[in-house]
Amino acid sequence: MHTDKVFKALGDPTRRKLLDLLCEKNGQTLGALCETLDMARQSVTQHLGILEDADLVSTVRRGREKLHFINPVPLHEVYERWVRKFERQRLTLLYELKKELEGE
Amino acid sequence: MHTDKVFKALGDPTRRKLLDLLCEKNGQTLGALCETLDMARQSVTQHLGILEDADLVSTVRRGREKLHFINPVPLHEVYERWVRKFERQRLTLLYELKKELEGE
DNA sequence: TTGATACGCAGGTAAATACCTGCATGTCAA
DNA sequence: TTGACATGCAGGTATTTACCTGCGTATCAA
Repeated sequence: MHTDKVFKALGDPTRRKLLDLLCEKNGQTLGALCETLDMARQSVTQHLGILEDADLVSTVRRGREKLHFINPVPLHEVYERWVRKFERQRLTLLYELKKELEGE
Repeated sequence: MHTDKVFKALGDPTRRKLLDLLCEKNGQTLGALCETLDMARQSVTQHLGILEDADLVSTVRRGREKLHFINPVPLHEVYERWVRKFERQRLTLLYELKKELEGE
């Protein structure tokens, strides 16, 4: 998988906001997404392109419009394959850290 | 919380690798982490600084050494406050996407 | 003290990133 | 067909980022 693309895509506040917007209302057009964002349309296009490239957003053309949909799968996969590894060790690591900070 | 710092920190493969290394063996020194990374020590220092700034890594000095420990809390918080929102809607979103791709 | 070790700090460069403006293309509705 | 609308494409700039080299400081062991 393209873990790197997904993480890089999530590393920008504008793009996380875009995902938030799509979470509230899935299938929005570029224009609709722009209205909230105080940024030139072309910039939003770029951000959406990066999200699409990371498979976090899928698009469908409908006439002259382009609808944007969240694809939650990569996010889930990132969580499953990457975050949970740390989760599993969470309490252990916290214990070690606490010990160390207390001078062992 | 500084969601942005956490995501930005995770947006670099070298830094994710550093977390991986610390996950395998917590409490490593800068020197030990460098050995695996084919990169100048100073570069690794910068990456570790970013991780530390995002609270993903905590450090403890021991003599002339500096030990690095994973702090899994921000990762967990990011998951709780951000990823789960999408998880909750995952099946719904997938259903909508499928419908749309099939021409509704 | 002295040499070796472990790290910190101050820059400097090349590439990536996040914006933008300007113009072109395609689609709808009258 | 024509004007308004929705988006695409080309490129340009300013900032951020990732990497480096060079040198300084602190610690340990002999």
